[in-house]
Amino acid sequence: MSFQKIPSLGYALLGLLQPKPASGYDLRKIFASTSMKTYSDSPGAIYPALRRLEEQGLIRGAIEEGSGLRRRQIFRLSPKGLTELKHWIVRPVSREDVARNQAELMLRFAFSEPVVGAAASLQLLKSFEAALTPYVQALHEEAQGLKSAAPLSGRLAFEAGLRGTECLLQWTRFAIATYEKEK
Amino acid sequence: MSFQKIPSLGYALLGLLQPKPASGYDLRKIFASTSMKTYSDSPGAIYPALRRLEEQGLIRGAIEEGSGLRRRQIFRLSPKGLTELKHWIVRPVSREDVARNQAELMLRFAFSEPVVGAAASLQLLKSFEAALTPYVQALHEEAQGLKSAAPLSGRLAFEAGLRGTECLLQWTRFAIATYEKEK
DNA sequence: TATGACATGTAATCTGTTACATGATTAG
DNA sequence: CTAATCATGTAACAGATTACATGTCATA
Repeated sequence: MSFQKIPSLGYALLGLLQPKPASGYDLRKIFASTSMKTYSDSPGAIYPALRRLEEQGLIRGAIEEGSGLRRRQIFRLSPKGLTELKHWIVRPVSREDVARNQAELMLRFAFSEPVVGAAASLQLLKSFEAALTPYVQALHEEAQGLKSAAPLSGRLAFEAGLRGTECLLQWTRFAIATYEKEK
Repeated sequence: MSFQKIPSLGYALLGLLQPKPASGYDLRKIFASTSMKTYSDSPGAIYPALRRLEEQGLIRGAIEEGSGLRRRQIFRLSPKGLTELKHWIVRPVSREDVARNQAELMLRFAFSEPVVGAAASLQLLKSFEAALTPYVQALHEEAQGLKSAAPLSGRLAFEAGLRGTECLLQWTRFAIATYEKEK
């Protein structure tokens, strides 16, 4: 099943449509106004992405009737789309993801609770921690090798990356503690 | 001049070639092995990008003679390329950049010192601080509006973004202090 | 009646991903 | 002799950006 590759934007759309159906325009406004600014709010990205999701049967659009406004197509998640969203969220967390796709990992977690439940959200956090811990270690070691060779601005930039990752690890532990207190 | 738009990868290549000429393969290894993993090490990205830069006159390739190895093309930055790199580094820091292109900003800073000098590196850090301060403020306000409406995982994910940005601001201040101590 | 917000879309172009292809040299 | 590493590339395809095009409705 589902050999289709869905880009990050596609999952962002599925995740946003899960709690509440919305039109393309609604979704654009979310990307434009909230802090999901990493995604493009351009119509040339969103409308074609919605059409692709519809072709794959993951969402369904219905033209809104009644109101005098211009036709407005409201998209809602299909059962198949919900399944796909679940699979994406609980996908194993690779070391690659932690190094390259932190934003996507965070998006998976953000959507997780209503879709897969609090227990699975906690599991996801624990796999973040498991992947981040050795990664921070590796960055520390890389920093040793870099010492004094590179210009100061280069070393500081590396330090920024390291601090950011350590910060993320701390957040992960905080989030785990928060979820464990809930129970 | 220079109406050409150069993607992030192009600048990464220019920045790496500035201190030391290198072949496409050398550059791929840098992307694959060091923590510049945000960039692709795939030949299908790097070789065409190098060719484009060469067509724009920003780098020049020369086939290595002598050694018995297969031909190896060594690229070096041209004067025009150095100018372009300088312009990119000292470009004004917009609020957009801080929200969307943090990685690119950090790359600009990483390359800055040898290219535009320590004083300009410090200036760049100060414009990071100037842009980040109101952005952190805005995120805090957005967090208020979000409170208790969204699921816990969503709120925690937002918190991760906020913490990350605060962490970056702290680093910026630390880096400014480091540069000011140097003088 | 003119402006701006609502609402949707398309076309050209560029870039990156993936997968494949080639060939030389070195180590076992 | 064979595998691995060095080294460079191409071709098909998918997706994003940019810019443009279109049309409705409310309000000033």
